[in-house]
Order: sequence, then structure tokens, then C-alpha cells
Amino acid sequence: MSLATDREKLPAADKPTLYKQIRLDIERRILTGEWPPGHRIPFEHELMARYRCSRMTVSKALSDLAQADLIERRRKAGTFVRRPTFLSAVLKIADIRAEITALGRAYGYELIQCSRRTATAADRARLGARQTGKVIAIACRHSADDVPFAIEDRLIDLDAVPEAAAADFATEPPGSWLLHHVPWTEAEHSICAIVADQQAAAALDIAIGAPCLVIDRHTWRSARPLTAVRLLYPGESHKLVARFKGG
Amino acid sequence: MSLATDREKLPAADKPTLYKQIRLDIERRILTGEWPPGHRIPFEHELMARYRCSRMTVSKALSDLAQADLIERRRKAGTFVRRPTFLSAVLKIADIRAEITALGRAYGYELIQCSRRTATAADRARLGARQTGKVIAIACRHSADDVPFAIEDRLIDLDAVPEAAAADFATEPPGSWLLHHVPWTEAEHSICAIVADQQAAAALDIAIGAPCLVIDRHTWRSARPLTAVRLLYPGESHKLVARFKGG
DNA sequence: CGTATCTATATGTCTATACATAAAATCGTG
DNA sequence: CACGATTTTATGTATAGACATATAGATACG
Repeated sequence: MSLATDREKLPAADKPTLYKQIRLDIERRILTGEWPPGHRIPFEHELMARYRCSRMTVSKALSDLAQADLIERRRKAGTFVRRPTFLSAVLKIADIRAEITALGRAYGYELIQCSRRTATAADRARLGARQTGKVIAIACRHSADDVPFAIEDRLIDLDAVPEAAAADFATEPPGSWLLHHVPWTEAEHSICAIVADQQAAAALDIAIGAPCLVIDRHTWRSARPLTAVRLLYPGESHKLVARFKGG
Repeated sequence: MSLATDREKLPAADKPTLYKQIRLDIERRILTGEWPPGHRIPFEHELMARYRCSRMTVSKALSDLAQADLIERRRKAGTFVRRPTFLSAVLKIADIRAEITALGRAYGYELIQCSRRTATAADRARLGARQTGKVIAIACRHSADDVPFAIEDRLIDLDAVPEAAAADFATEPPGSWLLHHVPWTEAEHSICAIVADQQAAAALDIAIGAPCLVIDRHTWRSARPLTAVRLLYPGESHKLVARFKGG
């Protein structure tokens, strides 16, 4: 190693301050699975050496990640990648496959429809995209222990997420694929209740007129729309739980 | 002012480290309205003098509050109390009166029932409280422009929140009162969809069988249950929106 | 008067250091 | 070996100082 000119290459950030770069770098390793849940993150003094900075700086990056519940810090023991909790996962990460797996149930996935087209006016309105471009439209169904769990209707902006063209949504659910391949900066959920019409009732194997929970989620990266998804859950058998810290 | 022995009295915290005490102190002033939205918080060097600590320490407290969207920091201008945004408010703060007022609609409140009793087994189960004690049970209705907006069914643990005995829930909605008088550390929301039964339909002025959104919220202070509330919203006319930052 | 430039200043980041604290690991003893 | 006391160590908090950066407000200029 030579002098302080050869810091490791790091992914770019909004304002590439050092602690943000460190945070993003570690976050990337966690989200890609390079550092799986339970993995011990290098000690602060190791990170100091790796990034050639002071302990306060790596500590700030780690504290940020700890506050986001991505890692857990234990005195004397070290810092570890947390396994995502079901509670916070629902509204934050919202990967249905991980959610069902975490519940210890058998995950089932079924692609109903997947098509690629030039965005219609309705598609653009739904995404909130200004200019015309290509989109992927996906309909699929998630099940737990062979019982329908949710149906998903998604639109992905192919110009914002060109890698999605190569993804195989017949085998991997789009939510999981996106979570692991596409970083996002903002997400908005909008939740309401409806009663099942004939189509929803058939897909979810419930009665017509039964209550359903609808979640519309929009995701952006730096104000650019990435994807819009509508999830339909059977209403009473299902609860969304979110936990917040206020202290 | 004498020497460093006379720091201002601050409310207690879990681990009363200095920056947490500062954070809590400022948070209290904001939540009680002593520092209303738009108010400029003292400059860092003023806070340094007030709390007799270094700038890094007050900066950490302020950064925490900024991350929680309670304040906004602008270079050269200073630090200001943010006016709560509707978006994040819904699932985080959940003060229905503030929510409706922020929408520019006329808020209406109607106390349906309010009683004080020794906690039954059902009450204890609902609160998650271990020991028996006094509780307040409240039923009320919120409306916007004279249209029913939500009905509320709440239980408050009087042992954990003794001040509630003196509150007048005939004029002030319990959610607003609690928000301004009782600090909490954890909250959990659980959301599902149901269809309106006869009673709910009458209270919300909707059809029997119409979809309703149900939010069950539990709030704790340092793992001690404070209150449990069930909110019933008309399902389709209403959307809950929550926004998250992931970057 | 409007506009471009400069300056003062509050926040943002970073360093090097110090001591506190919790808990894992070790040691010593019965 | 079991168990309590001691040591070690990684994180947690705090400090004083430095420089960066954005920008509100003052100033100079056309």
C-alpha cells in the first residue's frame, strides 16, 4: 500500500462524502448477499485502514446503517448483518418471497402475464414518468403453503431500469429481483381497502364481496420513477405490521 | 453563569447520554408547541453554551432530529422546526385532527363514550399489560367537513399515563392529547381490511358490506404499554400514505 | 434600480484523541 | 469442572480544532 491516494473504489453517491460512500459500499455488500445475515462486518479499526479515515467517520457510517436496522452493533463482539425482521420488512422492504420464507412457509410463485411495450398514456400516468419509453408489465401470484397470498400487478420503467430486460420473471418474482438489483432512494405506499370483484376473488380464492387490502407502491431513484406495483391481499386473513421507533 | 456544574435540567432518558438528552429536550419543545413549525432553533454555538458541550454533540442531536424529519437544517440560515407533512404523518404520528386540518378541511370531533374502569382480562390482553390497573376506554368519531372520517376505539393505561385522568376528552380528541402530553418510544401498526357490519356502517355513514380499513396501533414507552387504539376508516374513499427514504 | 460579486456565517464533514461501558474471553480458585 | 473475579477489547460518547460548502445579506457596479 502506498500513501493516502489509493482509497478503494467506491460507488458514487449524491454528495460523495466519505462516510456516505462507506455506508453505501457496506449497504451494497449486504443487499447483494456478499455479506449475508449474521456475517460479522470488519471491526472499525479494520475499516479505518481500508478506507484510510478516522474511526469517527466509519462509526458514523455504521451508526447510520444500525439506525436503518440493516446491521446490529454489539460491544466487544463486533458489528453484524441483521437478518431482516418480518415486522419492519412488510412496509419497508416488501419482498413477498422473503416475507413468506421468513414465516417458515413454503413460497409459491406463478407468473400470470408478462409483456413489454411502449408506455401508453395510462402507463406513464401510473408511473408518474414524463417521457415516453419502454415498460414491462407483469401480473403474478404469490402463495404460501399453496394458499394464495397476494396478487401483484407491476409496471417497470425499462429506461430507468434497463437491466430488467434481461431478468427472467418466469422463475424469479419481480419484487425480489428488483430488491437485489436496483437501488432506490424513495418509496411511497398507499393503502386502502376494497371488496373483491369476480376476478380478484378467483385469483385469491376468496368470496366475491370479501374485503381486500390494496397496497400501491411507487419507487424512485433520485426522483426518477422506477416501478409501480399494486398488491392485493385477502383482507381479514392478512395483517400488515409496521413498527416504528420514536425515542 | 458559574462553572460546568449547572447544566440545564433535562428530562430523563433510557441511557441519559448528553446528546440524547439534548435531542429529547428539543423534541419536547417541538411536540408541546413551545417551538412551533417554522421556529428557528438556536444556533449550534448557542446550544453549545446552553448545554455546555462541544459542537459535535449538539450537532449529533440535531442530525438525529433532522433525520426524523422533525427539523430542517439550512446552511447559513439555521435550523428550523418543520411543519409536519401529511404523507409521513399518517403512519408515524397519526394525529387525525392535524391530518384533517392539514388537508384544509373542517375538523369535527364527537365523543361517543368515555368510561373509566379497572382493567378487565380483555383490556389487559389488548394492551399487553401484565398487571391489573385502571384504564380509560374511549369511543369517538372524527369527521372532515361534516363527513365521517374515522371512528376510534381506544384504551389508555391510567397507571402508565396518570395525567390522562385530568384530560377532557369531550373537547380534545385523545390522539391529539396523547401526542402532546405523552412521549412514546415504540409504536406498532397493524393494518387489515374488513367489510362494514351494521354498527360500523351506521357510524361511518356507509353501506353494510362496504370495505373498511382497520388500523390497530399500540404504543409503548420503554416497553411499557401506554395505549391501544383501533381506527376504522371507510375503505375506498380513504388512502393511507407512507413515504420512506432508502438512500 | 436591478444585478453581479463579495463576505460573513451556520451547517457539514473529518481528524486525533480520550475515556466510558458492556460483554466476551481468560484466569484463578474451590 | 464449575463458577466468580479479572482482563481485554470493540463499540459508545464526547472533545477541540480544522477546513469545506452553501447561501443570506451586504456591497459594488452598470
